[in-house]
Amino acid sequence: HSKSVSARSAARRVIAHVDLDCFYAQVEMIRNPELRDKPLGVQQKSIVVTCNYEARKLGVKKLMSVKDAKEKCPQLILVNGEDLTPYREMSYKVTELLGEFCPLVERLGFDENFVDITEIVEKRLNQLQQSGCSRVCVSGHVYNNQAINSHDITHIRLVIGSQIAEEFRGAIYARLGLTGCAGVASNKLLSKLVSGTFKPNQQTVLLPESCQDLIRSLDHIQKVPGIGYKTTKRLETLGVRNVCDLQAFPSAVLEKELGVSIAQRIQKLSYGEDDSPVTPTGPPQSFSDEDSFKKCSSEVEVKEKIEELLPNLLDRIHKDGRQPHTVRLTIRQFSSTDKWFNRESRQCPIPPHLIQKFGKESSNVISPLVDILMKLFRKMIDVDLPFHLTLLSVCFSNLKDLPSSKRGSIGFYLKQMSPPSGSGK
DNA sequence: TGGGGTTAT
DNA sequence: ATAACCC
Repeated sequence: HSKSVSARSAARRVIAHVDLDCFYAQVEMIRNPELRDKPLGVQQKSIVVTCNYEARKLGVKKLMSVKDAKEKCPQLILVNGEDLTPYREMSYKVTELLGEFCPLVERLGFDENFVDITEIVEKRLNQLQQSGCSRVCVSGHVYNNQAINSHDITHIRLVIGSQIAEEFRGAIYARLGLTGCAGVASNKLLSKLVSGTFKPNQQTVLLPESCQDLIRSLDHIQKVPGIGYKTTKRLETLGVRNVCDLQAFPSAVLEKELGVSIAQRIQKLSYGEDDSPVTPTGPPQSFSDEDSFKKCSSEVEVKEKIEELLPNLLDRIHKDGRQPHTVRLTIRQFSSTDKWFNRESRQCPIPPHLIQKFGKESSNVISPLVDILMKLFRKMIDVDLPFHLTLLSVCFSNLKDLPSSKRGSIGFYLKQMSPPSGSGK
């Protein structure tokens, strides 16, 4: 069945990218509808991480400092968004909803999902052909306002994709009350780029003839998803500033500078080519909780911070139903220059006798875990010397399903219903 | 400059 | 364990 798709149509895919509008702010407006028509920002520490469109009209931007935001917009209402629980829960509801349409759903952060809708499109195309219907209407915008050629099967498939994307957005709004954008194109890269072209609560389909216009419209290479900060810096050294520069740059030189793998991948990206599959995300690979602060400089404080982080984490793990087999402690040490990026971590296996206790309620797994984490801490920091931390993070990973023989009741039916994390089906 | 996540080396 | 990427 799926064989006929790839054989007949040269494996051309239809990919939808769904991107919720200012996600944290939307969740907060649902939690407290009084905030709905007021300028609202979500604050973490001294940063407004995102804000609603009322606030944006008044000049507030994402990742603005609270100080600047209040100056720009004194009426700005701020809610604290340091506990991600409500966002994480809503985020998984969106992914699960998309999963009802199609099994190939890949999460990107909390507010974006890729969906490979090739098969759904193919099914509808067959239905259309059998019913002898030759008219199909696009939903939403067409990038560049390009005309649709109704004799071009590639156009028709993307147009059907736009209708499916409309249904996605409709379902997300009807069932969860969230608005968002969508982009439809022939691969993940292009679907993501095109989803942002009309911005709140709209959608756009990209036809192949406009691909070069889209990718070349990016004024800087760091706007290409997959080309990050480091690669951009190295490319700038080579005189590569925009997408056209990268397209034209000699492959051999690029490969020597960045390695064959990265060079070939990013040069393909510069042409809008991306053959990476939509990989179903499934349940999370790790659970972590972190806190940043101005200063933490004694062992006692470290222990207190860790004890604050653990209960929330253990609760999430318990609800997930799987057992972690690895624990990791991450720290960030103060450094005046380069505040970003100097993180170190140590990890270790969780002793089997502790793993057993994870599923059970009211068993004291906390104190032995604190002991393990403090040992990891001492592997990084000589506690006899002065130290100055600005972040602590605890991460549980290497999650394994418990054997079905002794699966507790909780994990069982959370998985049937709506796990915040379980792929379930 | 948050509080998360993922994959590659 | 770290480095890179994503939000």
